[in-house]
Amino acid sequence: MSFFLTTAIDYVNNRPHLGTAYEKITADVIARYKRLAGHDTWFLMGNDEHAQNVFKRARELGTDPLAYCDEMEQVFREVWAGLNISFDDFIRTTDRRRHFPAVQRLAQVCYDRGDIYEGVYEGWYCVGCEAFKQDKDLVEGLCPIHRTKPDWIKERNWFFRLSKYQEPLLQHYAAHPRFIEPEVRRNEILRLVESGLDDISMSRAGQSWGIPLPFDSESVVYVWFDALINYAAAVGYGWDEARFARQWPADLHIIGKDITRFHCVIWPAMLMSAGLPLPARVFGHGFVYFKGERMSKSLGNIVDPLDAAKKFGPDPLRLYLVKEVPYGGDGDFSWERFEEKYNADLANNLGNLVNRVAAMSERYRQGRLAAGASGGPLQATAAAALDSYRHAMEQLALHDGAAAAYDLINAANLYIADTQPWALARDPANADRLSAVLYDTAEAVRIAAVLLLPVMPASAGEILRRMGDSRTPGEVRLETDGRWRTEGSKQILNAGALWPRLAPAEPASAPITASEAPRVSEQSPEPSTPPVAAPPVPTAVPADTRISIDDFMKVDLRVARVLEAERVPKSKKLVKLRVDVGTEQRTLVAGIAESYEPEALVGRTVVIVANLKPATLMGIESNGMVLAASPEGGGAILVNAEPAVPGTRVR
RNA sequence: CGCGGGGUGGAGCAGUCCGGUAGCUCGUUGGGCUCAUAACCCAAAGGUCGGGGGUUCAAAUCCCCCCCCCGCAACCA
Repeated sequence: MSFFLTTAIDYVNNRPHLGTAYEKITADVIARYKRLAGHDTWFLMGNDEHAQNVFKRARELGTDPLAYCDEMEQVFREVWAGLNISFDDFIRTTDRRRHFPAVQRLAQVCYDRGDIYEGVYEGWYCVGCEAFKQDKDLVEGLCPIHRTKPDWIKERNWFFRLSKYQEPLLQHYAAHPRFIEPEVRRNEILRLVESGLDDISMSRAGQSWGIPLPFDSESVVYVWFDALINYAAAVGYGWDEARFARQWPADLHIIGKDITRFHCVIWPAMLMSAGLPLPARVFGHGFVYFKGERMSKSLGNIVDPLDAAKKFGPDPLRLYLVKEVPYGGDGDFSWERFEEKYNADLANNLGNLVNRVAAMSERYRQGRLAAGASGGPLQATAAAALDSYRHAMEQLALHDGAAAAYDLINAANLYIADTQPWALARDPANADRLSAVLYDTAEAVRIAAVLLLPVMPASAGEILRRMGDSRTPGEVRLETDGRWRTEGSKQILNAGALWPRLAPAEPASAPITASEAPRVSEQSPEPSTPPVAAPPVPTAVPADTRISIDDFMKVDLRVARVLEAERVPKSKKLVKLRVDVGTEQRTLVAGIAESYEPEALVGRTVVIVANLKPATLMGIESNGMVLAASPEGGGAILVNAEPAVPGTRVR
């Protein structure tokens, strides 16, 4: 039985962060589980490269877009290798051998079916913004940002007849209840589709970065349409029909919850249009937050997954993400929490268990253990753990799967406490009993390791080795190796701590940082990570945009005193201010509500731009702008003009 | 009423769909054990399950109202 799963392909604007890694890790766990369960598994990942951003970034760097993508591919592969992601194939949307023909083929087929038609997109286009503007975006008919009149332009565009597939999609959802998971996502999509679907533009005119439409060489395929097709492209669509017939449809698309719409509505509609079978299942996982906050560049809280992998090897991170986050929901990461779980789950629990079993086996039996007829209570526990593990993993409840393995681990620790092998060892009359206890415990540990292979491939493999199984993890099969062995013998290896316990956190002021010296546990394969050629993000070097003193003098900066301040209802950042500018009072709106309480603003002396054209924000007319330092992602800091008198010119 | 997620012992969470002793991990306290990485095992303390109302023999769970937090969208003139 074969199993074909995919992850979303990634934008190559930045190197992957923890959230991206989360998706690949969980997908990898599923892939490894499927292999363990004996499925012929094909695990696909890749990069999404035809975004305009990529083109722009490459130009900023003064490099060729394709060369830039090549570099980024290496960056991504580096990270995936460091996390031990076992993908079988990696596709790029700039792949001319596989992806181009697939996209062109699919576009052509949809076109031939009459599902792609030419339309004209008309609208206000601001050259400065390089974007279309809605009427509601305009202030007095001008672009609010550039204060220029946008052009009314018509762009020829190709549309995909998505609306036609509303009914077929709903029927498909009804016929395949598990098509969208988890249930929250399914409900969202159902509501969305029930409320009606609009046709969508699937081409861009006048661009070179992209795949040309087969029926209009002037246009390229819009990046989202292009990207989705990677799944089919990778397995032969458009370039190896025999292979495609063999491998398609995909059994599972693993994606982030933000792109369920594309995968559950648009992609299936495209496939229906092309007369192709639909994937069996789409799973929208949640996000991993950092201490409750969204990871973002501007907040500066991006966690590089390799930082964790460099310190401890990839497995502790993998276990954390799988076991601590119910799959499908959102999760949270912090270094404190991560180290806490490392100590609890790995050092104290599993690692220590392996150690005590190995130490006793060595001391009392020279490491040689033979199977007894009955496995005692642990045998039943192991069987139960295997059952619930299987059930959980088939449901993609990865966290429950990990928990099942830990049930067995806990039971083994408890069993040792109950049977007290060290006491049995004191009396030769108990020799048989001692042998049985040791064997049973080792056998429980072995089975737990089998269950953990998908989550912690390297570590679980090492535990198997210590428990006397010298095969490579790839040879292990759940069906046979997950079962209790009632015959044979094993040679246990006592080889020291797998995961040395971490010292309690240093007194407050020393947070663990990425730059701290690596503390790699000895068995972890050190993912040697040379400084990859991660293209640095250059803060655009300003060309010579200097202005003359006359230009500057056009700006009328004045000292003003805040008389009243109140929050603009329903807004997050806006404060409505009444200010005294010497000669008059006026109302203006400032985007500083996140940094200043309105009450704290009253009485302050600030600097404003006094001769700015009025603008309407959330229904309030603003006559001027308050000057404030605006750090990236941080709170605004008002420019203080104390003790100047309101009305004073600033220059 | 913009969309969505959430509020459960000190911390982090499960349980909510399919009402019926409130569970897990960490932490705290006391005890046990000594094979083991100051690990392991046992016990205890600690909760008006955000608030109010309703349905019910019975509500964390179902219904209604309200409050608070977090994402997204809009607003940084």
